[in-house]
Amino acid sequence: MPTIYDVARLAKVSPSTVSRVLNGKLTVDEALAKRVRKAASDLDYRPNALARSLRRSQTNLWAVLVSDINNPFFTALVRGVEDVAQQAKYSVVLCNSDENPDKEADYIAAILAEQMAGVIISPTNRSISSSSRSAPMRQLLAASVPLVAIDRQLRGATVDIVTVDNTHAAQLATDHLVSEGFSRIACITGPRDISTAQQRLEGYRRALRASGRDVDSRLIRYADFREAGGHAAMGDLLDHTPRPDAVFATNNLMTVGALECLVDRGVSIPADVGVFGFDDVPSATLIRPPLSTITQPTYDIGRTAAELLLQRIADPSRPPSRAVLPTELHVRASSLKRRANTSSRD
Amino acid sequence: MPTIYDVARLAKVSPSTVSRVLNGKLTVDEALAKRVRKAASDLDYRPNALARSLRRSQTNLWAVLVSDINNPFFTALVRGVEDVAQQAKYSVVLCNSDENPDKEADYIAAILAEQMAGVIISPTNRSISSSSRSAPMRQLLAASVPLVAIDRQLRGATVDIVTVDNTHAAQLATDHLVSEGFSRIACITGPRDISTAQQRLEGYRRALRASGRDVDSRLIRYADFREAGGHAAMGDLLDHTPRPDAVFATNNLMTVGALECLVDRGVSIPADVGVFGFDDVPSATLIRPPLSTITQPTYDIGRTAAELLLQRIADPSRPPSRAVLPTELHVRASSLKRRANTSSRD
DNA sequence: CTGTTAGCGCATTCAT
DNA sequence: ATGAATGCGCTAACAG
Repeated sequence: MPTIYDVARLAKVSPSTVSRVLNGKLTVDEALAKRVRKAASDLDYRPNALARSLRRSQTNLWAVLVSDINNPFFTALVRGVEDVAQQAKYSVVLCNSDENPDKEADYIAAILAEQMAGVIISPTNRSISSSSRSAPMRQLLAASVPLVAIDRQLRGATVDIVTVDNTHAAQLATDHLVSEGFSRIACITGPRDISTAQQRLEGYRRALRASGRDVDSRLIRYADFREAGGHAAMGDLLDHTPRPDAVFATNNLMTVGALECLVDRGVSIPADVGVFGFDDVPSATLIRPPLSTITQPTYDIGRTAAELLLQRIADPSRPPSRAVLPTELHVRASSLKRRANTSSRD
Repeated sequence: MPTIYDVARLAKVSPSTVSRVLNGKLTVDEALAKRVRKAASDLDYRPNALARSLRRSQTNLWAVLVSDINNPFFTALVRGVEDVAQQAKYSVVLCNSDENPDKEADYIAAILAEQMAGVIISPTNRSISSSSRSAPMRQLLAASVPLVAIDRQLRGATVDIVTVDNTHAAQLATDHLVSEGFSRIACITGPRDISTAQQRLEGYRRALRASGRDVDSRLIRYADFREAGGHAAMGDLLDHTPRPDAVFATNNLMTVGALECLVDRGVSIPADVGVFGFDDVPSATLIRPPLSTITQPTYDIGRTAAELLLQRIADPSRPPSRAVLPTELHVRASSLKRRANTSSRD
């Protein structure tokens, strides 16, 4: 691989001049600049990002560290991030913590070691409360690496964040189930330590209380935000008293799992059990009955996170901001008790 | 951030000794080694990967560069790669070329600039034939960065590759449609320049020929391996003569698109049009009728690719090898003409 | 406007 | 077995 010195020699200038030209400094005579560009092109020169980064102590890589790479919600985000990043000359790489704090810690260590320029993260949220002094998340914050949280709160730190109004959205969905006349509405939510799971559960609770009902804890299950977890939780609900006549699942994968369980057991939707899901579900339009869902603006979440990251990089001292994006409620047949026979779609 | 010098000073040894200890050289006195480890821990020292990589001209990052991050086939792969990588102390980052040669080129440039230790790629295949002398793919090969292709052939170069027997699998699927008595079997395949699309189409052709039929090019569509493409292709097929009574779609997303089109138009499956898909389809078990598919061992594809990469890194001169993994044929109701009324599932 | 010099943090010679 | 010196490729002071 040719270096800046090879280019300099060929162009008969000094290495610094080459560096200036290649970094777009305007202070170089056009004749020299042209020679440098020609030489670089002739040698097929590519800057060594490692050397540059070591010198500047900063790369042009962003990491998007998500908690489940197999969840389309997270991969859909990435497009939005990429579009903004590309404009600003950053490359974005995706890392998968798999809801596993150890894997998350490993990736954060790598992000730190590689001096990446910014991080967009949906945290597992056990990292920061870890007692280990060298907890990588702690270091990430200490090193003030530009950081934006998505989807969930980062516990123990105030950072830029982009989410939706989970409580409100969940409340609307549950309101709908209530107004449809379902009386034993269950909720399958995510891990207790994840804000998203808490807030969506809280919305469910509020809706029930607002309608003058008790919240029956026997109708609540904490699962893992995955398909298998949703499946198991649904099975467990069906096996116990009171038997739910509707279920609100707080993410896409658990919704799919719950649906599979219902189908496996021959439970009719929505006649026996109404279903409302959170997030878009893959191949949603092919599922019968059509599924009622709350959807999030995934692309915009990615875009917004990237824009916040850019602002944070530009001004590290600016106060952390929170972007709350709108959700959409899509009522379809799976939650329509009273009109269960019409096969409405939107 | 503390450096190796800070650790050295605290441990009252030389920087080289610190380096040796931290890199597990056995030639250091245990007493000194202990002091060094204590000092490093006390200072919360983390090696600067940039400096190390610059020195060794090599990082411990692998890139997985896929052509569509929203295709679960590719994200499912990543798990397999990660598991192998972690064992070998590599971190893996995922990049998305989006079937766009320009984006692919940008990422390859970044991979080169960051001196990543290895690459697993599903190439867009326009990069290498690009006329530009500085085509990054060309450089990637020239720089002999350890490289493994997945899913598709890398045109113009012989590299390690892991795939399935696409031709054979497609032939089996089409054979099945033939034996079910479908007579106007269409094929929706991917871009012409992608080997996977070519091979799956070839398998379709062979099956038709083997059954003594002509291959009617009016029943073939080249789409983009995406949902929208599959949808459009299906619509186009339905709008022209001869009207197909079955369709074989050569990947998961196009299968979903085709199904959506059929549902939109009220075409009954499989009574009016039988459907056979390639790859697992998201939420497949919820789709009615159950979908016949050929499935690939995604996790193993990832694992195998990672293992080949490891071997390539260990011995750059070893001849390129090709791993061909087995597919599975799952016949379900969507392709059963003769028994269209039974709602069999497996 | 351009060239010379120095140093980012580390691993690796080479001495001892 | 350990330490001193060197340079990976680049950018940024500083001179000129």
